[in-house]
Amino acid sequence: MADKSVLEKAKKIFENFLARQGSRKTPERFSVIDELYGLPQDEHIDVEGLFLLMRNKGYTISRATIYNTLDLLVECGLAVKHQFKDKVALYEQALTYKHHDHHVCNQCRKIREFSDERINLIKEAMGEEFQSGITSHSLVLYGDCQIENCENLSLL
Amino acid sequence: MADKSVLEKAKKIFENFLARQGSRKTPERFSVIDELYGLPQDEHIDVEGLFLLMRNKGYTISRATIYNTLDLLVECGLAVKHQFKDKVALYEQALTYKHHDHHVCNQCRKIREFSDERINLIKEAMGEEFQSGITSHSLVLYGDCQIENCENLSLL
DNA sequence: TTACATGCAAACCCTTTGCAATCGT
DNA sequence: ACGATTGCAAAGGGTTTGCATGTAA
Repeated sequence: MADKSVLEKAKKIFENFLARQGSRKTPERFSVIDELYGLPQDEHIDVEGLFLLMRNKGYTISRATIYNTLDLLVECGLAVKHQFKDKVALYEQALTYKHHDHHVCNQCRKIREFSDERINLIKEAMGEEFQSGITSHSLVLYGDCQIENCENLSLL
Repeated sequence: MADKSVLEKAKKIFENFLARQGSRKTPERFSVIDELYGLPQDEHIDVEGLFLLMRNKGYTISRATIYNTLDLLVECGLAVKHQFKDKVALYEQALTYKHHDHHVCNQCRKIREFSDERINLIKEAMGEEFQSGITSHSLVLYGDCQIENCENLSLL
């Protein structure tokens, strides 16, 4: 879970972002940021998960609003959206985000993060080769992890 | 478009694969391989595209059969399935496939292929770190390409 | 006050599934 | 002939959209 100052900082950024484009500061929008940043820093959650989590906590919020808000958070850099091989999109907080990539277990779907500088060398080289301003990338390694009972778990 | 011997080889592999698991050699299955391998070697096509292409050529084939057959082709290594940021899955022939990764333009969605050995170093390092047998990976670079009128094209 | 945001449910889109008809073997 | 495969259309599942209601400014 992100410490308090991170959450506060995120809210500030969000406020500025909303103000800049003349969007409203609704309680729903801030509740989403509260809950996303209330998760462990490296947790990946999908819309349905966030919806259930929030409903269970007593919020009255709709899926549609969560979708909308997450889009906004991605837009202003406060959330990152991932699409692994599964059909649901997963989100994670992005404020204290150091770019990292992911390893996903073929069986249990457990997600682990890593960071390897060499990806940047590839991006530089290809940006040049393709005369393209590379804006982002997605790197996912799939493998069979060694976790006990891996094949019987479904951690996603 | 793959040269004739490649197509023949692919069909042989497919025949053996089907025989090995006691599946039938239906004309539909072979028509899918014909058409997939009739495309330029690096072309990415989705199910709907293949369906329309084949219908226009006079085949009577259903989407369901195309989905089924592509699954089989992926299973026996004759096709590769890609899921970029878009929601449709794209397929390409895989017989003459040297593993490569992709650059996708943020605007025009044009796909270009590249190969950079450094990805293997990353896979080795992470396989060790995570005690995981890495079986595959997906690397996609997103950028703004310099193609004339890029923003007005929709090449996907 | 008034336009934007919300909640709900219906619509969407790609993919999967169920089933009767067909066709390899 | 038998059972796998096909085509079709309906169902599924995640996401998006339309619209009446609510609400920030």
